[in-house]
Amino acid sequence: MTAARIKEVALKHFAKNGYEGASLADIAAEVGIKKQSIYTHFKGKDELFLDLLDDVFTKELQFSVDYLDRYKELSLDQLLYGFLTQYQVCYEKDDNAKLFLRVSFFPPSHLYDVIVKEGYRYWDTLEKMLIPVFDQAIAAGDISSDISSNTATIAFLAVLDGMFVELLFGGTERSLKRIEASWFVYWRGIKK
Amino acid sequence: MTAARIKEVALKHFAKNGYEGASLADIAAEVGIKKQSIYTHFKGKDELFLDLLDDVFTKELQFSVDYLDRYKELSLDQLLYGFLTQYQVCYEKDDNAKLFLRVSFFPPSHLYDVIVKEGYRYWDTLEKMLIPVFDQAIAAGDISSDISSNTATIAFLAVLDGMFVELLFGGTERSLKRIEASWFVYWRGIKK
DNA sequence: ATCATCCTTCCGAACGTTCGTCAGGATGAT
DNA sequence: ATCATCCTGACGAACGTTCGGAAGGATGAT
Repeated sequence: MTAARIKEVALKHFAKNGYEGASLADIAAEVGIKKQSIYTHFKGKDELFLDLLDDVFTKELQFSVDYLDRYKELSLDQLLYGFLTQYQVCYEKDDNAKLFLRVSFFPPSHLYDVIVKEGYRYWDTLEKMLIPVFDQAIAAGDISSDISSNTATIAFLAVLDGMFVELLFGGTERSLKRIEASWFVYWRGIKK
Repeated sequence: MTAARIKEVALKHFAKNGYEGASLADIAAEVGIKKQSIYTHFKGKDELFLDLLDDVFTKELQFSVDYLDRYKELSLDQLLYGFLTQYQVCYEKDDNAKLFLRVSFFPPSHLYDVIVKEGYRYWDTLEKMLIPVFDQAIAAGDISSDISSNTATIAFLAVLDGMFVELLFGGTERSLKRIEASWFVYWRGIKK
């Protein structure tokens, strides 16, 4: 299917150069067709981009849902630390995550509303999934009574973002150091 | 001075739309001149952009240097927490910080090398300034012996990045909540 | 088996617009 | 007279987009 191939290449280009920086001609060239042929499969640049974006957000959310579901019987520290490292391994230099972040932070102006809405959906879902995890840990007496599930969740998402940033900016080795340090301090900060 | 006015407007446009998304015509229009007149003051788009970028990085670094110097006699927790909140207040919706982050994470391809080098300069300087602060606190017995100054610094910069991200993405009220939660956990994580 | 028909896919050519850029001239202050 | 500044005008290149048609496969009737 050519449409799938176009999206595959477009993901790469949008991730690397952003919406404005990516050109249909370049994308088509890498696919091996002319740019006009893209219009056989998509109404235009916007539709290609938004279609792609839907996949990106879905995949990104699916990763978290799957992980938290698969390892829900682990202890809290193993679950959370594993979450960080899994994300780091999976999305190292991954175009999906790169476009996800790029678009979340710096959406193209004329698509701002659509994108921000999808972004909030992602973070809110993630937050709603994490809070019960912490509630359970609090009930089990694993984390300090000074810490609410809300505080623990928000701070954890901040750790996650910090990892993302270093993953994008500094690369693998720097982000590994950051995960190590952040997690060490974070866990020491919430544990009993 | 028109050159200054051009840079002022250009900062806004580059921050909002990125390098590729910002057009000289739009910038000139807002300044109140024709786009060709920009060439009286700058050799081209790249020179304007890089000239601007130098200011941005310098200003960004200067803020940190100034703050840490001015409040160096504060206790560690007051110093660090103040650093976070000061940054948040100063750079809320600030185009300087927005462009700083945008360009650091997603530099235009053809200027990648120049920008990444400046980025590392910033983070390394900040790191080098923070480590002695933590060393001093360790010597004074303010933070746990389980925590090295290196770990504390890296984790703190992660907290800072997490704040940046939420500031850009979620706005003021969300970033305030995040600062509160992150700081609470962070400080509990490193203190004696 | 042949033929007409339809649909999908792709491309050549061109559209109008915007991009960054360059040359040359008008204006006004020093 | 010189200089800086901003202008008009125009440039080639790239952008996203549209249209008409060529190729090929599948379908169904004859």
